[in-house]
Amino acid sequence: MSLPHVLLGLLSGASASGWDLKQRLSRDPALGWDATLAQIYPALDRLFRGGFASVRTRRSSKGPPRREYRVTPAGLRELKTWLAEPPSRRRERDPGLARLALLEMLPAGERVALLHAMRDLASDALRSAPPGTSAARRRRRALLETEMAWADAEAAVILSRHPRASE
Amino acid sequence: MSLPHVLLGLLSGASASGWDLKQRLSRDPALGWDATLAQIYPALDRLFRGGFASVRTRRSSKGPPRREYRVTPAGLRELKTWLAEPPSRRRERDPGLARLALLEMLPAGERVALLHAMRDLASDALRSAPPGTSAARRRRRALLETEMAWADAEAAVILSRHPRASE
DNA sequence: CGGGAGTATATAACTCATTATATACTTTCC
DNA sequence: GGAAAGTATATAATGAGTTATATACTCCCG
Repeated sequence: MSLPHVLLGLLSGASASGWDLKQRLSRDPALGWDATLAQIYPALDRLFRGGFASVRTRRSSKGPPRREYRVTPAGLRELKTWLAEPPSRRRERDPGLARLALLEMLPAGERVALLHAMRDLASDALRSAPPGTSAARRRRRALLETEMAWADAEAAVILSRHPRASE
Repeated sequence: MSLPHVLLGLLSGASASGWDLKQRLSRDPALGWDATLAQIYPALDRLFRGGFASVRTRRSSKGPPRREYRVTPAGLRELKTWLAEPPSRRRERDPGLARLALLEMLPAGERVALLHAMRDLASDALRSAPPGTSAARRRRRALLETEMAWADAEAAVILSRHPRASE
């Protein structure tokens, strides 16, 4: 149940609308969370009804009226409680990796192709990753670099054992 | 919708029961997927009803009768189709990271504590990680090592700037 | 022989996430 | 003035994942 807390966190700097929050979440993957508007709007409404955020509707110069939320003192308390929780390892789910793990049963050529595709994804993500101005961003870059190095190394091993695998 | 495919993949080597599959999924995080029994049993039943797997009930020497599944030719075709799909980057969600990203607003001491906790989690996971006998396992180890190094480096930076932050 | 631990399957209730769809306001361009 | 694109909020339907609960078979220990 992280979304409401992440929203509180983003709101704690300055007030924002659901639309704004969505922009920030999807533009900075280093934030470690993302959600669709269909999740965000109800979540904001629950924060409001729970007394963790307040709302003000304001006319927008370029669209329908915006509902701008800000954190209440109760919201700030709740946020700090959440921030202080000890971390626990999540279940790591990754469809790409799941495929790779099973791919050992398929021909070398297909494994190499998948590794290249994974490498390219990591490389694209790295190119568009904001520079390392925060711990979270530096972590993301380091992990992406590791992933690229790993994919290259694995592909090289396969190719050295199956010289024709890239055809 | 990866679970059914992952199950087909695990089943493609040898027949197995839902219980067996759960053991394998939770014992090897490098598989990139996990699920609870409450997901696995209905999923296996759907695979069976879709003609992708067959079942045989067998008496067990240490419990109630086991329902052992195996992949059918149609299941194998479906599995191969899935394996050949191009990978796409998932939405990366990580409550621990999300907290860290927001923590920049809190005192240095709390940040260091969270970084230490994250480092310990990675370190524990690494200790209990099976050795790198597959590409997927090597990837997991590399990522965990990167995460440890990152957490150490970040903590060191904070401590050098706030000498009293560890109190 | 009764209870606990481990094995094994199953379903219900619930929460969380995704996809689809609807509405509406503003600016820009034709 | 009408269509398109971007901004903005909202809900319904569906799917995926978690938690809780129930049942049942075997072995072992006291």
